[in-house]
Amino acid sequence: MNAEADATPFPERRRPGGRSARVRAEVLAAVEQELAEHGYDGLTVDDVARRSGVHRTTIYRRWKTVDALLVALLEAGEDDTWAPADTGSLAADLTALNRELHASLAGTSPTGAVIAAAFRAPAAAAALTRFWDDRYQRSAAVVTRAVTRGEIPEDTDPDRVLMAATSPLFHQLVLRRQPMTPAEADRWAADAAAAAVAGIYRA
Amino acid sequence: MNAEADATPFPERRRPGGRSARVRAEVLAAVEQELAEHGYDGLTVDDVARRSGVHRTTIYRRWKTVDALLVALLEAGEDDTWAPADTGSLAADLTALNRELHASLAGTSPTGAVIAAAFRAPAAAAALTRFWDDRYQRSAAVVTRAVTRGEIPEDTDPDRVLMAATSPLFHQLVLRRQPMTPAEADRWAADAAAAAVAGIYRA
DNA sequence: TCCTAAAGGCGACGAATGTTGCGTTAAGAT
DNA sequence: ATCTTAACGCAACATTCGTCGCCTTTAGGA
Repeated sequence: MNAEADATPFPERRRPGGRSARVRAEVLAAVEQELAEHGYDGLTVDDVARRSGVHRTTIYRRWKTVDALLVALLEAGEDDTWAPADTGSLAADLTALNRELHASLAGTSPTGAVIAAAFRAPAAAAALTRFWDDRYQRSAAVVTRAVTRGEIPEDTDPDRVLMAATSPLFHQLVLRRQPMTPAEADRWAADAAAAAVAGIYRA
Repeated sequence: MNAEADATPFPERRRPGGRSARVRAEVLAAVEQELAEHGYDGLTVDDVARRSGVHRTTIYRRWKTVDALLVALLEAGEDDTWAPADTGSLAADLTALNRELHASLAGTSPTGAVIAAAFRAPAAAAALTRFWDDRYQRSAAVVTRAVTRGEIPEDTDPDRVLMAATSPLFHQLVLRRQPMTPAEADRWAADAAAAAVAGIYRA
């Protein structure tokens, strides 16, 4: 989540210039830090204002709610160039996906805190959902490549393969909030690949 | 979630009697109704007090927070006699599990509202986690029965089978908040059973 | 350079949310 | 029947949260 570099300037021709952009960056950086330190429960507009040096009123006017702050932070961190790794085998591709996901969900990094918080704020949850949808769509390439290579049946359903590999990670790390070793994440990738090879996810 | 019948009386020998128990039942019932009507965001102590006829101060003193109200509601609804269906085949057993889970997670019933709310309140989330842990432990019988019948390999890992069947439901219905048809839930059960038969979840 | 208006800063206000002290009610014991 | 005290009701108070009116700053154009 790179809050300093704002990839999306203002669409309207208002005042994209110096102060507004600086205020925006400082506020989002403060949100990220507050989130990492105190979690979602300790995230208050007052604290963000104090840390960023921006007045409360300004934050309320520009973002309205704490939710919206999270949405902005999520959108600022989006990466339009992301693509799944291409290793040459379905199992290895899925393993790479799961390791990346595991690092995001299990880590105590700011990213992890943002993700954890987003599940508790309706608007932020919607933004995060769009993010995951995009990732899944891009990741479908992993399955179609495996089909092209002849690794798995032609009528394999990409969504089910990806879901089989990744949903246990979400379930255990996000919902049940229990730890998971990288080895376990790898195993879910391996299981999904093996099941796909066995033709279990055929349409 | 049956809030009227309180299965857990006070452990200390204080005053388990008439008024306290009645107050508790009325408050929990009010929480359940408020939750079903306005959702978690609209759940406020004041409204619960008005609906239940119990004074705000009393609620604050006995439960402290809105979170604790949810925890109490969850604990009041626990069913110690629950057991997974025993149909005679792994696929059918898993299907029964997934249908029950689907009804709980997808339904607009009070139960569904309580579950949805619990994911946004830390303490309630912990209580709900304990609930699911218990369910998974009981459900492992489904897999061990299949082993006994010779349906699947002896060294099949029950947890992985159950996780494969159920985690896609949580992922889609709770995290991504997207709809799922009962047929899709059935298919995840079928996929997990097929993979188990294929020996994919061997230790 | 000067002008305009959008954006930010400031303090005060109002509403909602919790807290506290004290009087009242009633459960359970004698 | 009477007594004791835990639990509840009540009202006033404190705090936090979000909003509003007004003034100041500054980006961007003439």
